[in-house]
Amino acid sequence: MEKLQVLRGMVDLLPSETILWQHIEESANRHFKKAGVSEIRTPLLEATELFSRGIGEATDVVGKEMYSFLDRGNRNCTLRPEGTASVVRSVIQNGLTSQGPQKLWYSGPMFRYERPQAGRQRQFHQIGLEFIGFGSPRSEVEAISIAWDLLKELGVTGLNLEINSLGNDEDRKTYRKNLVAWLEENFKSLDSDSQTRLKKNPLRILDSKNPSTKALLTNAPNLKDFLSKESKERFQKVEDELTKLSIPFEVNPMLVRGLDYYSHTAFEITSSDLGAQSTVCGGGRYDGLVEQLGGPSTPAIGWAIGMERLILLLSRNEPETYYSPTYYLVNRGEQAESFALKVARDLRYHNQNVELDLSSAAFSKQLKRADRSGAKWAVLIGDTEAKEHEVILKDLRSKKEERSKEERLKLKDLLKRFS
RNA sequence: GCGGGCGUCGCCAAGUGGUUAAGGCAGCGGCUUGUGGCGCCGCUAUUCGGGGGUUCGAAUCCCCUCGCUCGCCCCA
Repeated sequence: MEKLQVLRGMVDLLPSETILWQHIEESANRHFKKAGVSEIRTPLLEATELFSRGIGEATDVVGKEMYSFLDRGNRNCTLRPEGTASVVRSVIQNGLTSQGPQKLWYSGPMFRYERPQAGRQRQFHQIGLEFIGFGSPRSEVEAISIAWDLLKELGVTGLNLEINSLGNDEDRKTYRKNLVAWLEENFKSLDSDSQTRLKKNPLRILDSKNPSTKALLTNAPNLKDFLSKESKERFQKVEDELTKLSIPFEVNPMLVRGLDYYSHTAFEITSSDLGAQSTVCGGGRYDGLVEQLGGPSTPAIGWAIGMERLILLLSRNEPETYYSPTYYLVNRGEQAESFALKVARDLRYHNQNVELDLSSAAFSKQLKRADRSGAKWAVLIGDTEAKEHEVILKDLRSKKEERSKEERLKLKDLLKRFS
């Protein structure tokens, strides 16, 4: 039989890795609580239409990256490729919009059928924030600062924040017309990828990594010059407030995000330590989405952090930490093994971390394992001790030169230490 | 979807056409029927991702395929 293995682009998280994952999840949880942001959990599976309508039919995500299938009732289903559409759907469906503005966060797996590479998997995880019902530039700054501080708190260094204004729909429409006209004049000088994009999604050409196209674009019409007065003022406000908070940023006029629903402020937090997929956090304003998905006209802003990319950054700085029990129960002999089950449980009732050796191996073997487990104490139990309801407590941290401290005591006396 | 690199034990690896595929780590057993950190001894790949071919002979050469990886694309 062929070896069974995970599907392409999917990964197992092993015990040595889940420690870091839990650490990040706990920090995020605490961080959101401090900022008055509540968690929302939505299903991984949604109607395909939610994403085709929400994200945009023309985007690559919808066009060629979704995991879609017909279920047994012939419904067209899709494993969510991102979180925002689901959250908005849920907010509308459950009438949260009529309960005032919502500050929400979520975390969990997303699915995109892409070729895997560094920082890109088919199942990946995002932690995301959505402010729904908030239209002020201050809400953008608040959203950005929550992301920035979370990453800082986690100890990520070498981050760059880039922001840009995409303006309102009108601004963008006018700009698009002008840009396309200019690009068509310069069609021959574009690389072939950009030539195809010209029809599909011309704004994305601004993001091109092709050096000659990049050079060419320095002369292209600038989105900034097409922003309305209101759009400009709003963006200026964002810049001012970020500056007051001492959050360093850079305005990148070429920053255009790939999902159709973005408007006004868009931003990305990147790290040069990540390779080609350098965005750790990306987001922006999406004022039209709630209405587009059937809700009342509602402004909103959100972002998402890529967990795997964050992990890549963290495992560079942080020493690996493994779970270690406080007590390791060494036990051998019929009565001892039975008694040890009880000792383990009693210690855990007193909130102690206990690993019970289940091997029946020689004492020396078990002690060797106790030592490697990183436990502070070995608790030795043989039949002699079991008969007397006693244990031997041995300090595993004493240095090898000195004789190890060892103490024989009744189980109840050991337990008294914790009450 | 398109390019480049790679694929020998759970992990790290030597081997690049010729009798039994090094070694290290981890694991297991023992030296030590009840006392760790060190040491020593032993065991652990009929097989080199899978399939086909060339050859007297292949882990080593060729073809196909699968997977990993890096980049393009795309995005978190």
